[in-house]
Amino acid sequence: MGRGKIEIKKIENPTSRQVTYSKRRLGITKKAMELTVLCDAKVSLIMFSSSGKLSDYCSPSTEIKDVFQRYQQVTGFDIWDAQYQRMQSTLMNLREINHKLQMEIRQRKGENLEGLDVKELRGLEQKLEESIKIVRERKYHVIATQTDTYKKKLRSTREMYTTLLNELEVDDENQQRSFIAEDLSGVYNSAISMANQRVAHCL
Amino acid sequence: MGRGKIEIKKIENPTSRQVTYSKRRLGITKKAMELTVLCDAKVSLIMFSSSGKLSDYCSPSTEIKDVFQRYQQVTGFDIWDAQYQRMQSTLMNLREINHKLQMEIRQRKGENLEGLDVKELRGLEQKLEESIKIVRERKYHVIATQTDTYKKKLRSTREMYTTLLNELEVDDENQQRSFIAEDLSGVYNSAISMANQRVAHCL
DNA sequence: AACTATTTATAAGA
DNA sequence: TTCTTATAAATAGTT
Repeated sequence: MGRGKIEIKKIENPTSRQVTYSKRRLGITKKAMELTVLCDAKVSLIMFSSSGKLSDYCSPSTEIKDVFQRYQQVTGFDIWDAQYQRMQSTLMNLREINHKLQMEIRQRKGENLEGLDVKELRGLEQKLEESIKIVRERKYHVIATQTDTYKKKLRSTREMYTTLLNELEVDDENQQRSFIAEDLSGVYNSAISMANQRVAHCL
Repeated sequence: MGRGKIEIKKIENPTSRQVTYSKRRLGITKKAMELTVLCDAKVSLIMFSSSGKLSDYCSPSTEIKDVFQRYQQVTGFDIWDAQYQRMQSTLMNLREINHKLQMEIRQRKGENLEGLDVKELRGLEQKLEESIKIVRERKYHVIATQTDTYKKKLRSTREMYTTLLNELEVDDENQQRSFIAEDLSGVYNSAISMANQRVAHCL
């Protein structure tokens, strides 16, 4: 359909190949549209020129995506098989691991013990005893550290108090200073009582 | 291009629509092939008739799959976006759950206690104490059940033994029977000793 | 991008 | 569906 008949083989001249591509690309796209409208069909047309440029047509109210989905359904061929299966197996794996963790936690909580025999129960008991031992040790360590901190604070408060008392004795003439000293005495006593309470509470 | 000019709108007569679809389907496929050969292009053409029948053409040495891949690369549009993202988020979710479970189990094992203060440590200790209490109760329950079972077995063995002895007394003339009785006596004694050992071991 | 001679596709009919 | 054929449409080569 042109000035002369042409043989259907690759056009070697790149320029005329490109020109022909442009013309025929429009032609085929028009055909696709006509097919869509006339025959109420769904058409997806994707073209890459020899230079790699993409052109596409897809029936209105349809997306290439839908066409692909449907194509896969009909052909039974899953493009993403490999990728999909890899993810799927990762998911399954994680689920399994989570399940095992859940079971372990439940056992450690004392739930779900029905299936265990005496030997297993003793094993679990021992594991829990070990854990509790570690937690207790840690607790005592933290308490000791805290107590140390309180002792240091107390010491420094007492030193401050003593210093101030000395200053007052040496330089006892101002009523206002005496007033401050009484005030500090109160602070010191309440600090000691608080610290004692705290330590008692922890043990 | 035919006996008469036609308007490009849906052909209402289903039969002629189908006929036109057949003809034009071949026509467009031929065009696609020509485009492929003449212009060294990659073409993918997928058509669904109004009745849902699939036809497709794809350039030789190419697969629809490759065209899809490339289409995605060029458009930057992921066909499987929704599906993929759903899986991705499920995966993330599972990983998070996994992490939390790991943390919980580590704490219950007595690992990773650095971040906890005294109050939290006491809480953990109490939880572990509760768990160990439940495990112990369960253990005693199982032991009690087992002991019961052993007692029943022993009782039934003893009854059997007694019955056999009586039979022997009433009917004592056969040396072979006496031999069997001695044998059973041994079985009975060893059963008692095994049961005692087992109970002792469990407590 | 246009033009147009010619080929090709296809609508209608069988 | 397939064949035929008149005619519309597409396009090769040219400008």
